[in-house]
Amino acid sequence: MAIGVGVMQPTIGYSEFKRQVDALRADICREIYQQNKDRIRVKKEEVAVARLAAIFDQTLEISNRRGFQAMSVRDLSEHTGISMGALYAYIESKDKLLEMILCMGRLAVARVMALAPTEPADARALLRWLLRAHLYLTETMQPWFYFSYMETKHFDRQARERALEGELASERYFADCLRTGMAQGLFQERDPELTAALIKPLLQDWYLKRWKYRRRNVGVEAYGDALIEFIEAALLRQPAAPSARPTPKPLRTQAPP
Amino acid sequence: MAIGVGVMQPTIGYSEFKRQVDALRADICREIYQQNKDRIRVKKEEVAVARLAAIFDQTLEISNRRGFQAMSVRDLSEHTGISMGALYAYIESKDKLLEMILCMGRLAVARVMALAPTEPADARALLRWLLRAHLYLTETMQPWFYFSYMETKHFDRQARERALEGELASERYFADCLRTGMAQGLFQERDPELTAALIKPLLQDWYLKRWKYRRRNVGVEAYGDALIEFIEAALLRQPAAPSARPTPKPLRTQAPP
DNA sequence: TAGCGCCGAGCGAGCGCTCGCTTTTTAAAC
DNA sequence: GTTTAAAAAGCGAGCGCTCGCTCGGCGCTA
Repeated sequence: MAIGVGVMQPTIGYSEFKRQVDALRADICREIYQQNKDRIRVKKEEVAVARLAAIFDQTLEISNRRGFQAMSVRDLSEHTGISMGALYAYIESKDKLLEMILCMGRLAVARVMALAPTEPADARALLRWLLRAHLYLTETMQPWFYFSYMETKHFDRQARERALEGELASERYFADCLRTGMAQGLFQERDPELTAALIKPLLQDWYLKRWKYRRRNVGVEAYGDALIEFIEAALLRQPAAPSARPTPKPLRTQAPP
Repeated sequence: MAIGVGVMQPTIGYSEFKRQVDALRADICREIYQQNKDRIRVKKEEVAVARLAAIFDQTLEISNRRGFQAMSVRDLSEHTGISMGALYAYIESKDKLLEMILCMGRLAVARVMALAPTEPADARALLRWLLRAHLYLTETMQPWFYFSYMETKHFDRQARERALEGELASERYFADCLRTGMAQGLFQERDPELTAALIKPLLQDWYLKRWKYRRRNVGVEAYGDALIEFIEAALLRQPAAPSARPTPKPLRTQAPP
């Protein structure tokens, strides 16, 4: 269950982060399969898990281009190469498919957030860890986060409440961190909830409008740098702070095509 | 065409702003009617304009709850009280309805942005005007902006490109303002495009997650205050700046229910 | 040959949209 | 002011189609 190398370092690079999360994903698909074993008619675990993963991937792919409602099960069948009949041996219904996909993402988020530093040295370091962890997680699982954001209104009541709870929970992480920082005299005094509510959309923009940043050749680490600099400038008492990462890079990390 | 009272003041209150934009909306619906006169089978302008407005409102209402695709024309018929047959005397097709609604919003945005101060005293005042104008406009027309954001992926190519162009154009306003401010020595030196790209989601959050702020009793003016304070803290060279509005208010402007 | 997994034509429901008909409005004739 | 016929606007059952989903038969492996 654990990622393997103990508590994640705040200054960890993205590629290392991605490697670890990718390892998690197979486990999570297997867990989903175990959880729904009674609904899935395919008995061989290896085949079932692999096909489930493909179904999830393709669903996210199609839905994020045209919307989940607009995706017909026939579309999904063609894109996965699994016939209509066989598909329904894995998913039971389109609604249940949605549910499984949401569950997959929630499991991943929970796994990663469990790695948060338990004994924070100071609020600033924790804030940086939170920002990078959120950003990197949403980068590795961008299709899921985009999907979860854009399709919320189509969820049933329970799923909608869970999504809402997730949003508020992640704001609470930031609000708590801000309160600590204010108590430590590091951050300016501001309404911590409202300030946390301002930080959230800055993180979400990364997975909602990736095309915008890709077009400008801004990668995830560069975006993280800019974000941390911007937020710390707004929060810190002393404005002139050292750079957010050990080896500061220019804003455009990738060469233009 | 013009709003009537000349150039809008940067420190204008929301209620005054709303009054002016509401006056615009009737004109805009009339313009849409004139534009599509050949497609609309109803001759009496008064009736047609009023019903078109109702159709647009209900479409936004239903779509923002369940999605435009998921809204059936029968739903719309029931909610507007207009029969299926009569409805198609106004809208020609569901796709054309979408097109008319998008056109309505674009016209409104163009009208309001045309009011931007043409001779900006300094970049800071302009920035404040831009922030408040965006915020207040998206507040008065929240359903349209929410719709436009969430349904973009369902648009045809032309409409998608227009939406994208709108997004980039509004970022350009901010980037230009930031460049001016840096040249004036008011703002810290930063990549103006990337910084503008960070400002945009802060404005969008207001119309995308209104429930979050309503639940916390944060009104649009209070959000504007917090936003301006946060952004100026991040941008200005001198951190200790006077308040953003002539009469600063506490963050929670409305009494809890 | 038993059974697991796969297949795709076909089902009822609901979609966007139409069209023959009714109701309401308008305005000229008295 | 009343009558009346043409014009305008409204109506909703029904059309063709696609949707989510099923089910009886098929092939492959053990």
